[in-house]
Amino acid sequence: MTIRDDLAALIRNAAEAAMADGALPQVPVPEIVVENPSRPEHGDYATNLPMRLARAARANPLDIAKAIAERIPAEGMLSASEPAPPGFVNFRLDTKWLAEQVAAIKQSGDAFGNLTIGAGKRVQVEFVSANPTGPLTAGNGRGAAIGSVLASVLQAAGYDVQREYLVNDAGTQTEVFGRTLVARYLQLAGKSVEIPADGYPGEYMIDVAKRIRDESTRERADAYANATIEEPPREMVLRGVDIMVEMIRDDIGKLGVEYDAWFRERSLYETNDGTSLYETALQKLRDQHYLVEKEGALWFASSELGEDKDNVVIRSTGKQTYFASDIAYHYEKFLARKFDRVINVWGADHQGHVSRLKTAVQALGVDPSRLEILIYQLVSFRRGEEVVRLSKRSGNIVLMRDIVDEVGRDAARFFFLSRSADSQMEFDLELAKKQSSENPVYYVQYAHARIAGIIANAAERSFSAEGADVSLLAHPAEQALIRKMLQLPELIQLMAERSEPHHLPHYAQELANAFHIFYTECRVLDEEDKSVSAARLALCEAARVALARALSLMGMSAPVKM
RNA sequence: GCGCUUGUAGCUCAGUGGAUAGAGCGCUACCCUGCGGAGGUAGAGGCCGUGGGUUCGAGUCCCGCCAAGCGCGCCA
Repeated sequence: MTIRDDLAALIRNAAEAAMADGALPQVPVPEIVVENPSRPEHGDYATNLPMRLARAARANPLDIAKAIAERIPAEGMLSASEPAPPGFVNFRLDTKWLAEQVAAIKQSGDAFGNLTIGAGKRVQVEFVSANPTGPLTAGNGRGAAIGSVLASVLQAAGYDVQREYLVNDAGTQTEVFGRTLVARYLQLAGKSVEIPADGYPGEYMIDVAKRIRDESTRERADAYANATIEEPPREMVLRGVDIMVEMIRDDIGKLGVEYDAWFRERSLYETNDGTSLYETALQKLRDQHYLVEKEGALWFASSELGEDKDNVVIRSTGKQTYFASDIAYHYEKFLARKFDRVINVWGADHQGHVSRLKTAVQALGVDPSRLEILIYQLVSFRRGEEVVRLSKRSGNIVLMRDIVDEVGRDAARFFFLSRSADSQMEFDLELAKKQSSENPVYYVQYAHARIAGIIANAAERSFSAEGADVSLLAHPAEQALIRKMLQLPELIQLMAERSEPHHLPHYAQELANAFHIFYTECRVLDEEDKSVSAARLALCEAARVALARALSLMGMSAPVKM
């Protein structure tokens, strides 16, 4: 339970008590909104419930506010609950109670901020899932940051989270990849062949071909040397995809991302007990009469379910489309693995696919609200004035690993994360490279290093937070820092509920700022006053816990020295 | 043309229908006899794209318009 939840319960009880007393007419109580007022004189929390009740209750909002405020005693965590015009009830947290939270935060340690709202429900976050046909591009970095941090946040909120990468190893792009691979292989063998016009011209394909050549037995190498571009050997393609997956794993590992599962699209077509997931899923649609044949192809009749058009599932060539794979894949997610909630993190270029997939999921008998597709707008990159075009075909491609090598993992993550998924972001590599003190990453990490420095210094000089009287922490800067720390659990709740991890970097900056102000205003280690020193040292330890947690949720390091 | 997203300070961006719209960077002026100055304080800088509407109350919700990005394939 967060402070906000506790308050909401108090407010609801008070409103109901007022109705029971006859102080207010009996009307339905809407959902309680507890907000953080922007002005400090309005307290720490406020509710607008009186204004929301005014119409139904046919009463003056301020009178309602009085009736509610009277029934919420200023005790425990609250030092005040007061009505305010035009119809708010403002709440103030108690100084002493706040001070006591320092001990609680310290004790929570790595678990600080953890919630139980997820109730152990199983949620899958699938992100990046770029085709295994080349290295990850800089743009994939945004999906990686959003997906991995969202997963961490959900975990903190009490969900049972699985991070997944879908390896598209069964579609048209894989075929193109296979043809390119054969071409490169044959070139290595001295044959004069061209890589296909629609193939992947990158040099990495030569390395993949070399590696396959070098690790092959003579027998197999001979067979490969006689392969044709039209019919790439299955083993060679599979091995090529494996090598690409390894490379992708390395790339994304540079950003500090690890997955729980790498799901192979191909596995949807493997038969188990005589039938594949793909066949089962399509049969289910067929049974519902959602599959229709026309123009020689098989279509999903999504227009019957409100879509503006139907979509092809099996081409007239007999080959399934990516959409068919995706239907089977989501059948697998919901009906085989039985995730309660599935979140797919996609780039804006996949937007057009959202609606029909949700429709398909619905047709499979799954409540589409269990599938959330988080679209992030594309990132544009520039080096100073020069705009960098991103395309797998152009030579001027920026790779994810280049970004990480240039600006560092922590900065890359922080940058990618700090804008809402809905807004386009501009990443100036020039600026990111030369960043020093203007980089907010350092501001936040510096705060952590500073705290660590004080704590180390304290140990050397025999200061201890042991048995500290935290009730001494009444200075406004101390109280502000504690307030800020206590916002982390509520922020985790917000981010988990709305799938908005971008609040974390902003919060981390605010927390760091609160610490820097405290540091400037309050001397921690003072030989003249050991008891205040002990209390402030305890506060530092709590601040370190909170800051380290925020950083670790973002997948960033919490340096002790800089 | 249709769909999705966006438009907030010079720049990059926050902003759960609430009370006087914020941060960082940049700019101006300050603060070091003390624990890490990669810090702190103060200031300038806003018709929240635009026109309507809903509401006690709109940057936030709805509609139109303008502008930008992405998509609209039997690619993924």
